[in-house]
Amino acid sequence: MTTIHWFRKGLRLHDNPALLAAVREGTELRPVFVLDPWFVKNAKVGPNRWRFLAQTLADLDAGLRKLKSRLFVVRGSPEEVFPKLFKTWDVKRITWELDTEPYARTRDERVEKLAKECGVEVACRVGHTLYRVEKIIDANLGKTPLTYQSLQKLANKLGHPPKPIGTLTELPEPCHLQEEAASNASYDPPSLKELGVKEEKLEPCFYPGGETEALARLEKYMERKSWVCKFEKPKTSPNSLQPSTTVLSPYLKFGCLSPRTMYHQLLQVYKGSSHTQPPVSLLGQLLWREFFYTVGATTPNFDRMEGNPVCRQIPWVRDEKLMDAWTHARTGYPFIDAIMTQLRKEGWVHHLARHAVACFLTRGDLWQPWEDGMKVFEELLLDADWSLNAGNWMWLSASAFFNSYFRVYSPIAFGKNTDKHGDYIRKYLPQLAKYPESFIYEPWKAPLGVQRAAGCIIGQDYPRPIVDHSVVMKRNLERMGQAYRAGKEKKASEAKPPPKKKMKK
DNA sequence: TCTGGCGTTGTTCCC
DNA sequence: GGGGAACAACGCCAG
Repeated sequence: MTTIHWFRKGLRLHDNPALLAAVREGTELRPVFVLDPWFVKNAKVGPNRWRFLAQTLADLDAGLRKLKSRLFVVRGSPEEVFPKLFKTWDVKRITWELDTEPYARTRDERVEKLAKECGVEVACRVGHTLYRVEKIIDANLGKTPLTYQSLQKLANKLGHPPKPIGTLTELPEPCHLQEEAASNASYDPPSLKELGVKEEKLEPCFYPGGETEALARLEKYMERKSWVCKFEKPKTSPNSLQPSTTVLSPYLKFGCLSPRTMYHQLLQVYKGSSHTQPPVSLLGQLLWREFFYTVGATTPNFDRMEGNPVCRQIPWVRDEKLMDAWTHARTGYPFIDAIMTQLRKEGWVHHLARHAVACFLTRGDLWQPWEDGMKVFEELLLDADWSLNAGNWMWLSASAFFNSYFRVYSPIAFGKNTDKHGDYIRKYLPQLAKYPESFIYEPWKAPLGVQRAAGCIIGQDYPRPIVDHSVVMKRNLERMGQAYRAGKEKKASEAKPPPKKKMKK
């Protein structure tokens, strides 16, 4: 008799309630990850994230082997794979961690149905969010909280999230695998080649995937107690040469790190010391994640403008050339292009850098739909997380959550706050490295002599700006104003439906 | 029903 | 360089 634990996110051995639920005396355990070749071929996932996944699966397999088990990476779609596994392995039970994304929910419903047809019991546990989403909604009387403050209040009402359960350090004897299953190479974690990644084209790896790395990274930051206690997100730099924040986001996205583990470690560090508070504190960052997960889980069409009840309808105008220039770091604004270059190379950029490029693409300058920008992030970010990505793009495009659309990030001035000399630009756009400080953010203003001396002619070696920020920003502010007014009118007309005849009291 | 305060992270100009 | 006001003025929410 066998139990399968199906890994999807939650790729870890620590604080993994669903995995623990699969471990039982007298039952064999088969830890499974399903790799769908169709998805590998067709999904828009950049090489950096494939590499991260490959490293994560290898680490998970190694961790399980220390427990005399292994990871079974099974090739196929879940619907194809499981009915076969249920039969050949004599499976009586399957466990997985609850996933709140619509795509995953549909998938899980289908697999649950198949399991029932095969007489296999299904057990789900919450491990990816601090709270079970339904608990938050219930505490809010059935409504989705739409502001951070309301989420925070609800979290306070619920109390601290459950403490993490420990790390799985040993498995009962019957869970140990037989030699034959352990050595079957057809279930080995995928190579980069299998994932369609051309190794020779990969950039250096700064953020290796896996639980081991995640816990080491967490520990490294938690040791810096004073830094943790003083952490204020808005005061960290978007353009430092080394990340000014923890870069734990990719590990949280894949579940290499449990948010509850991080939460309770933060409480330990805070204990007895004065410390910053949400929303700006490190713990506050986990609540932001929780906020977007909650809204994303309960809002229809959350990753689209149309049919999305929380998203303002704005008449963006698609322009392939503008979109392409932004995507491939050719806008002619060095701060923007440097960020897009770092994103493509390293798979991570600072949150405020994301703000700058997202604002630039949408309401600030290029007037492109936020959905298109979201898709580029989805491809390139190691931490691309469905709810957070969509939520933040709506935020930055002033489509939802954030409404002060007149606060526009300047592609010239914003970066100077934390990097006057432009070292960040020089690092990621080396063609501009020799520009004097006075022109590094606006190289097109440099006299030709200066351009020649710097060895980079604008319009030839680096593009001219594709738009004039001060001009398009003013036009876009007007467009935003119009869209807001139109939205308000529509709301008002919906609030006052065609007068039903009512008797006055 | 109305109002004032507030919202994780704006810019520019002036003193 | 630090601080404050103007810019033009949003939606949410508590009272």
